[in-house]
Amino acid sequence: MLSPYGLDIIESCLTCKMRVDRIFCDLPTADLQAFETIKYATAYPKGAVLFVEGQAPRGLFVLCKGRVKLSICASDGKTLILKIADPGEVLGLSATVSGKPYELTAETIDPCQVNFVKREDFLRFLKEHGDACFKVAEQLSDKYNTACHEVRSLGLSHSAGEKLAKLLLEWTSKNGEACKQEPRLKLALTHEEIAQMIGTSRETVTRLFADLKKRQIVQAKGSTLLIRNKAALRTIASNG
Amino acid sequence: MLSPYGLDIIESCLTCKMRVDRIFCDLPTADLQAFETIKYATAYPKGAVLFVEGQAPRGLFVLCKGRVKLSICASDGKTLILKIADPGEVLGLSATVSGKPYELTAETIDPCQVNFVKREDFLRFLKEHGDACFKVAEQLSDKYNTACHEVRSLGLSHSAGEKLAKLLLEWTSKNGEACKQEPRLKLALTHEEIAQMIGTSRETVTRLFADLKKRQIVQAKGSTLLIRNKAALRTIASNG
DNA sequence: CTGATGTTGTGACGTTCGTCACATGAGGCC
DNA sequence: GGCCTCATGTGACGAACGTCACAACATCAG
Repeated sequence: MLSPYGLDIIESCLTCKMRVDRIFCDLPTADLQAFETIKYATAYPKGAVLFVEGQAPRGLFVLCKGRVKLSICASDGKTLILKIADPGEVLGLSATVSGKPYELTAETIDPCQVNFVKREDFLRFLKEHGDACFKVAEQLSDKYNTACHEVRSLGLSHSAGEKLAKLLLEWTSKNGEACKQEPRLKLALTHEEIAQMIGTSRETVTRLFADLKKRQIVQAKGSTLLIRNKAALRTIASNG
Repeated sequence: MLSPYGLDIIESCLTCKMRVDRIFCDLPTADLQAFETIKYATAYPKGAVLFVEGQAPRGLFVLCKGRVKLSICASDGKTLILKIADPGEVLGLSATVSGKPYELTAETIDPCQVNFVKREDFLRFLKEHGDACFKVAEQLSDKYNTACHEVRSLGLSHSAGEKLAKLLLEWTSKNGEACKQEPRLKLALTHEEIAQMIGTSRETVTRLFADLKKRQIVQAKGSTLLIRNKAALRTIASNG
């Protein structure tokens, strides 16, 4: 089997092992068979751009393997990273449904396997499969929910420290480390990228981390971060 | 006919004059007839709270008449107004679809007529009416799109002045005054509320308006605002 | 090893904006 | 009219943070 960019390609959504875990992939077999006929399995290297904000929507992308950076960007080049998408996520869905330009830019940060579906094909598919249409509504609700959280974090925080603490807590809960007393985090992003996630400058992030370390709230071990005082982090997150 | 809070109640969606203009109200007659059977026409006075962020979703609200303020609120009481919803808008849709708590708080700022639909009824309705389901997906895409714009404005602006300029330009384009050389705006909100829309303080808004007036970019006539130099406003909006 | 390149750490400085404190104004009610 | 309640205007001050400028590392190719 062809294996570009060092990926093991998942050939069919029907036999995909992750099917049960995923929101969109988990459709009734009949619907999924129809979906199979309109999807194109593709692979991208690290750094590839799936779509750019402002582009007319060509279709949607189901991320099967690898991670994708979703960002928006101002005219002066300043960038805000909204999210790092993990496998199972559907990208470009809302633009594909509404026909409006993509709201964000999607760029791979690992080698990725992606199922692409053309807009016309997808819209036809939706008309013919009511169940899938409801799944789409659920997906969109989810995305809307995430966007609201982003708005809350950006709009209601008093300081950069508060936003950083929120981000760290969010990461621990995603990694399933939330329950632990002293959760561990792999810091896969640079300070620059973290700064772009919370809308501040790189230097501020560096200084904030230095401060957290000095106060014994976190501790760095290479590229993993140990949260030593979750309570303190929560205090910072909730009142700046 | 009963007419609470000084409203002329629209009895049926089928005969509603605004039906053609509205996204959600404009369903095929058959679907709309089914919708009629599950909706409750209700009326609220100014200042009524339709739902509060964090509440489990009871159902959705179709706004027929009046305006509704949509906001999120931090634990310290700081409030961010996301949008003033106009008639035709569906409120609480994404929470109703996903079952997650309402993301926002909805409060009437005029006497309002609202069609309420219970969550269970609505979900059943969606299962049985594929067309409606697709409309819902479109609506949600739209809401997501708006949320992305909000994120952009909050996250990528350099200054409060930039955000205010963006807001004013957005208002002119909604009022259909965009084409005019010197568009007029009814300022229905206080400085305090405008501050809550752009995430800044009341005093800053006052000072920004004073500055815009001094620079002859806008001019106040009672509660209407005349934009005298749209180009200058756009410059402020795009690079702070 | 040696340069080239990218990430992190740190100091100095100025701007923006939030906050507190009042003053002024505009509208409603008696 | 007087009074009360909001909205608006304005000054002073300080904290937070962006920016610039480098230094200190790390990584990697040759």
